[in-house]
Amino acid sequence: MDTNPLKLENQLCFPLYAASKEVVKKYKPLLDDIGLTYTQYVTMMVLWEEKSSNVTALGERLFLDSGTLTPLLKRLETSGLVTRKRESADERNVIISITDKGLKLKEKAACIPMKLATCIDITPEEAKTLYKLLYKILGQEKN
Amino acid sequence: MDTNPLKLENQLCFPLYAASKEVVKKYKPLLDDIGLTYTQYVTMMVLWEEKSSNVTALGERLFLDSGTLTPLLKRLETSGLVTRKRESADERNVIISITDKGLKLKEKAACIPMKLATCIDITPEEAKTLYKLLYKILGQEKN
DNA sequence: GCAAATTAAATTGTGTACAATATAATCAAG
DNA sequence: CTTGATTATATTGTACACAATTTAATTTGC
Repeated sequence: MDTNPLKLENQLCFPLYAASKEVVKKYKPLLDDIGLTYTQYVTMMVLWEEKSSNVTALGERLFLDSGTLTPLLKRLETSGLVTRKRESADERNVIISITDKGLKLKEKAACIPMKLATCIDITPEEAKTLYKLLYKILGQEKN
Repeated sequence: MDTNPLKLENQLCFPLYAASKEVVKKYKPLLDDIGLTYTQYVTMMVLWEEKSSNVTALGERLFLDSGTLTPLLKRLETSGLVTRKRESADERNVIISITDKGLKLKEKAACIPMKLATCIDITPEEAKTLYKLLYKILGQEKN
């Protein structure tokens, strides 16, 4: 095998970048049905779990900064899925809370993970190996 | 382990999406030195290898469409790294060719893969496993 | 108690990403 | 040879993504 380090096929980062985009693309038709983008979907996933959070905590969880989250959260607010309110105890914090409509959306989203799994052609063991390696890269070692 | 399929930590796609972004972020300071974005860098990588190509072929290689590539290639043209010219035999094709300046940039980029490898904390075997799994997801089985 | 440092969001600017559409060139069927 | 389909690129519109900066609120040192 060619070992030229500047060849696209010899890069590890490139298939990571490409696979990420390709998988997100597979979500698109499923997410269109519930009116979310992929980034909005993962944001809602945190809120389905946490019910409420401030912007920084959301960003740490999602690896996103306020420049991405602020407009995204405004769009989710416009859709009626979340509310945004300054915390009275510390006015620097904006508390994002899920609404009833947002909670209800979880039911419509329930089928998505399984539907998606069927379009990714890897075995459960491979998925687990991949999962661990990706979290290792993220520096968060999961099991 | 919690098996709720809508929990962020139980998703395979999320660490893929997050790790891709985090690794691209690690490239930033290295690529800033040579004045390229990550997407421009991988595009140049194809051109360092192929010398010239049309937009569609570049897009297939990079998993990008004309909506992304057209403005990106115009910026590379403005930087003097590539030229864009309609093919006379078939005016539908725009031939992207690397310039001398573009070729020269390869020398300055030569150190990047090694520098980057030192910031990703995985073993060579893990990297190989990851590489194969990612190309499996991309549907292109590599060795 | 108050100036300096820190923290949290928002804003600005640049650059992807991609769906959908438009435009133009070429090809194919008859 | 011409109409209809196909192909290649460009354009438009929406939504990230993030660095850098700004604004405002809070905390910390002295």
